[in-house]
Amino acid sequence: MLSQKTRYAIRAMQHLADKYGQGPIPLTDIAETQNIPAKFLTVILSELSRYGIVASQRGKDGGYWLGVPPIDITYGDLIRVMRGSLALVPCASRFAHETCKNCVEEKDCRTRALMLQVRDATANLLDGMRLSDRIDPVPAAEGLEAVEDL
Amino acid sequence: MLSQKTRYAIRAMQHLADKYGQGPIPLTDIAETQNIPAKFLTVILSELSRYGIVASQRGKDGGYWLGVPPIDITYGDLIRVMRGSLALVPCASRFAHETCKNCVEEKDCRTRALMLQVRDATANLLDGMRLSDRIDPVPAAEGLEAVEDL
DNA sequence: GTATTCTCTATCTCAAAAGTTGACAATGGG
DNA sequence: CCCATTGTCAACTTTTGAGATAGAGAATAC
Repeated sequence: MLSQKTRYAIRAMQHLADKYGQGPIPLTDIAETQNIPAKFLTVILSELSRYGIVASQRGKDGGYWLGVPPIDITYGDLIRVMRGSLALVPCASRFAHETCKNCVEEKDCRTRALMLQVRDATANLLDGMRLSDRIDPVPAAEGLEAVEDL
Repeated sequence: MLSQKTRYAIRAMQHLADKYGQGPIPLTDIAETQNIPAKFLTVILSELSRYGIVASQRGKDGGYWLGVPPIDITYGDLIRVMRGSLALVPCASRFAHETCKNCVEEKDCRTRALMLQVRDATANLLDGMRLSDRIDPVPAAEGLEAVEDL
């Protein structure tokens, strides 16, 4: 699962992408329309601006905007920045590899072999989706099937 | 990321799959070879046996074995049982759908639309991989590239 | 009956996630 | 120059859930 912070970051960035080229967007504007605790959002936006994908200006009429055109920011980038990795296990991360604790030898680990495949499939998708993409929300009904017994 | 518990469950099930048809496997056998804290493993195996995918017998020569042939257990099943969902956000789960906290209306949420696609891709992969599959571990070197700057 | 092995509920510990506080710095307008 | 506005940053608190353990109990084999 993505952390709440990562989800906030994604929505904030989508908001900034929607308003790209419209000058600085104040934090409270993002916080209110995106339903994100304002103070917490400052932490998130500061983090993103340290990576250069968000720019900011202080003072009157200040605010935030994308430091990079929306077409150059993929959802894969965003998740990696916030979470460090797209992988489901630390040892299957391409850019933030770590050995898993209490595991078997990595060279013998079948779980890892599987999770590398999952990571690649996920990365293929997310690295092809950009903040500039027009995305049609899916009606809420979809995804509401009954719980399967297994 | 998968929880440690889910990873333990996967390795334990692989272990049982390897020894399928060889009678009850004692917990300590699994715990030792798979490097899983024994007491914690009891919790995991009890949970799995409540779902029927693991069977057990108490007393001398007791132990655990797969309640279902390894070809009938997919990795997707396993992860759903342990974690409830393959999705990256609660609202994108097919079998354990929940609305996300502090989010926008689900029908307007673009993040959800994306994550539904990711869930489907992940499910396609994991539901096609079975405990009976022969899986070749990937040498540890792969996945050790330098960290990208973004 | 005794050693073995699983069962179950309760509990503990601890790190990370989520969120807040408050002092500070830049900017623009009067 | 002063003041309102808006971002910056480090420290801190709170909450949550994961991970792990404890311990009494029940089945089974010998």
